[in-house]
Amino acid sequence: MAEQTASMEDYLEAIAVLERQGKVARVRDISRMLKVKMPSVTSALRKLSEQGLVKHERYGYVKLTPEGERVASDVLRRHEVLRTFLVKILGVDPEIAEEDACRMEHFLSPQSLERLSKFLEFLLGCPRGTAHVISGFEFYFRHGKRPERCGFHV
Amino acid sequence: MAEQTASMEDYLEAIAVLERQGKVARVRDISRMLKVKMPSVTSALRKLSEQGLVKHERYGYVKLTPEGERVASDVLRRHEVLRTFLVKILGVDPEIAEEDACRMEHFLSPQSLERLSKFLEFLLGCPRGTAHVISGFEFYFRHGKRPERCGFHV
DNA sequence: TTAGAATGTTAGAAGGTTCTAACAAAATCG
DNA sequence: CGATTTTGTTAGAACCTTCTAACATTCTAA
Repeated sequence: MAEQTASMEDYLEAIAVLERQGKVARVRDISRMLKVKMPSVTSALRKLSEQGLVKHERYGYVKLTPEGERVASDVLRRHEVLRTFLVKILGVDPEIAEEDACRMEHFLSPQSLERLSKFLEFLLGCPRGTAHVISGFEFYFRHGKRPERCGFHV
Repeated sequence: MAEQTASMEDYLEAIAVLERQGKVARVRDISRMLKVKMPSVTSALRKLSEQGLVKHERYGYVKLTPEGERVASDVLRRHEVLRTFLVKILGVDPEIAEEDACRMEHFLSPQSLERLSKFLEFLLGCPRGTAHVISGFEFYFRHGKRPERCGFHV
């Protein structure tokens, strides 16, 4: 399967998001979602069609092929892991986290993705234990020092 | 000050790294560091010169202006924070972390940068406390479960 | 000192992405 | 139905980055 550019990944991702919303993806929708003009979408769809990643009939609907769906899912996973880390661990504003995830998602290696994903699991998955880390960090970020009686500070 | 493209940030960063190594930056050095051909460097330097970010005399040396230095320092900071997070917290292989940092550094917002930076400070700055988080995660990543007697697990 | 090597530049091509302008098809609604 | 709006396409320009080929300058060492 051919490696995609950041731009092509964006188109695949947008189509996948629309499909997940139950909508049928159309040029206009993709154009709005990515904030590009319609001819840019048409042009991208032609390339993705040639690679067998989308089905697109003239003046008609757009659908991911199974292969396109696979690529899009990959991108979405990277997006979600990054966004979740930024919001839930670092406490970044959701809108900013979303934008950052949108741009960084194209450049996260498989290894870093796996580790970051496990890190989230580790920190978010154990209410009584590692949750302290997150609230501890929130305190640290706000007050510039570690909480006094948090279990980390002896 | 004009926003730079990822590519221009790379050139500024490379020059800054060379300068910090005590070397005087030359076209050949930059070209090798960024794995591009020399004409690409010459072309980039012309643009950066026009913006007043570098000084470059024909067939001569390359130097960052104070403004160029400021931009480069910004990029380097993002690079370092990302790299450190990947290596020291997530345990990503140094070479992969370096590559990921190189590519993601152009897309990290100021807010996420500040939070990530503080997060590192929080986790790396307290040997007796938060260090448990890192070793705890390492254990979790390797064995798929939390360590039994680590203070997090009740 | 001077030939050859290394370094640097220019010019122009190529690939990628996006845009505007103009045209074509489809959908909507009076 | 038929006019108007919306949607979609084509063609071609623009911008960005990188490359190759050719030429220019500088360095180096015999």
